[in-house]
Amino acid sequence: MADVENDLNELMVERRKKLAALEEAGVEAYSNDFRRDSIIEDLLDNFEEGSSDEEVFKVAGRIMALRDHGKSSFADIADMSGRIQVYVKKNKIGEEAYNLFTSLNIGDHIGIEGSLFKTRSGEVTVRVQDFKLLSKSLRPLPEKWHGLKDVELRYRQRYVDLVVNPEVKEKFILRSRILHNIRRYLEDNGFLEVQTPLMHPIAGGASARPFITHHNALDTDLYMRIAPELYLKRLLVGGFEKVFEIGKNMRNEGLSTKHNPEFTSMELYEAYADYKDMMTITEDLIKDTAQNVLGTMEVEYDGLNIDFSNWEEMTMIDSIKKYADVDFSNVEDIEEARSLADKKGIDYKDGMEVGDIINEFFEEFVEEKLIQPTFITQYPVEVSPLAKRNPANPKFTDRFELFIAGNEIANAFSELNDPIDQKSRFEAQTKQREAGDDEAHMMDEDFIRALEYGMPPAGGLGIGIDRLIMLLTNSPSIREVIFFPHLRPESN
RNA sequence: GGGCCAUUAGCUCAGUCGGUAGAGCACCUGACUUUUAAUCAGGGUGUCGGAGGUUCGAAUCCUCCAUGGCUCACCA
Repeated sequence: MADVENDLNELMVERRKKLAALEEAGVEAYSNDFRRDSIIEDLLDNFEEGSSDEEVFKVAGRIMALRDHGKSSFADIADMSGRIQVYVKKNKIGEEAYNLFTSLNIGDHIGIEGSLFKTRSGEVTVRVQDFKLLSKSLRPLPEKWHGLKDVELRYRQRYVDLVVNPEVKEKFILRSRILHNIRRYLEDNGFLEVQTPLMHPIAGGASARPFITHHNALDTDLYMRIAPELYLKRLLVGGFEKVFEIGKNMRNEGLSTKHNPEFTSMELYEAYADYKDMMTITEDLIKDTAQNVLGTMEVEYDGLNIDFSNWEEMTMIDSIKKYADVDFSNVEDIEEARSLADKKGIDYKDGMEVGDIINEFFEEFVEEKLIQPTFITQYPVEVSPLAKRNPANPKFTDRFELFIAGNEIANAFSELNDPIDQKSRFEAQTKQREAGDDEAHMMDEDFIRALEYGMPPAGGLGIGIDRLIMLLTNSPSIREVIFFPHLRPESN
């Protein structure tokens, strides 16, 4: 951080002078003995014409505007619930208190005691009988009607963004409501919320590069979790049949409008269920959340109209047929797949199998076209190391991903519970790792051991919570739905 | 990591052809007892992101660097 003393501009010097003057006058600038009995929203909602001066309320908040009229003054104060005007008269509160009031700045927190009335223009206003400075602000807030626009400042100093840009606060309140609704929905449906480790001796459950940290006492490196999947499945082994976890995952990858190094996911597992059941839950959960939180099944996202009442389903092979006009349904050997890739200008690496190339086609030609909610099913086994094979076609898995507005929102499958198959999948991944793919899975012996004890057949589902919230709040950047998105460290 | 763009007062932004740095808000002083983007009179508070260079002279032109945005690559 820059040296604070060198950072002082004239406005800040001015406020420090005021603070010193307050101390001189024996006024505590950061007192904490004021207790409110009302919040602003209630005052506004419950105002009745003809309120008398005897009905006195105590509210507190931050000064957002000041209008000094000489022997009387108006101010707007804001608390979490809203914003209200207050009116101070010199001959009502006395000269000394009045002078203190007019020396306040925008940004200061005050507590106010007073009665309600309506001004000529009809605004419900607190007639101040007494007030108290609760916190002196030493930095000026941004401009009152343009707010704070500079995106870098908005993210680095989110506290300021939240003070001056009401729509930002609204968005984060929506985020909380969405999360609350998801929890409520899952609990109503018999799922138990659990918490599993964030620090893993082996990073698993996803294809991603992990962050590495170190435990001093044990002198061991640990990985920050990239997914909770393998721990939640251990709980299935242990007899927890319907569980979910909402929490952070950390992946050591690039940043973008759709990627933050730490992000929130919801994963759930249900014993004696399969990917089809997960599809039902996914659709129902998202519909329920849209309806309960937004009150509508139709949202606008980045200029697109998304309709949650209309869901499509298609296999990956069919989607490639539709959008790339390439038919992989009878492609068996790698040479044939490569020649199709060459024809369409798709790059592939040496170690890639047929399924990897099919996946490349999907990502290149299909993903961005999937605007309305669409389940893509039957993923190649090569790109699905934790999913159960489709009984009729073992090169593919009973898996789906949900795409909306071209973004992957959810990923689910019938969980692989055959320990022998799981072990060989890990071995295939290990081979890729050794070949230089540092995002391939690591061998997790303990997870295999758990499967060997017997895991019930199950369906598992992961939802990218930040991505879902982006969609439901019309936020084209993930940074708009994360309070403190990752940025390069501030330097002098 | 590549390409494009941006960076000027605390904030939001102007700044012409290279010729002494501007506005609104905020802030300070004064006037004003129902204003509300209060109003009126006065006050400019600056390392023009940083470092070099070209030039008699650089916010402006050139190079490098920093940070951010968009985008591509990467990444589920």
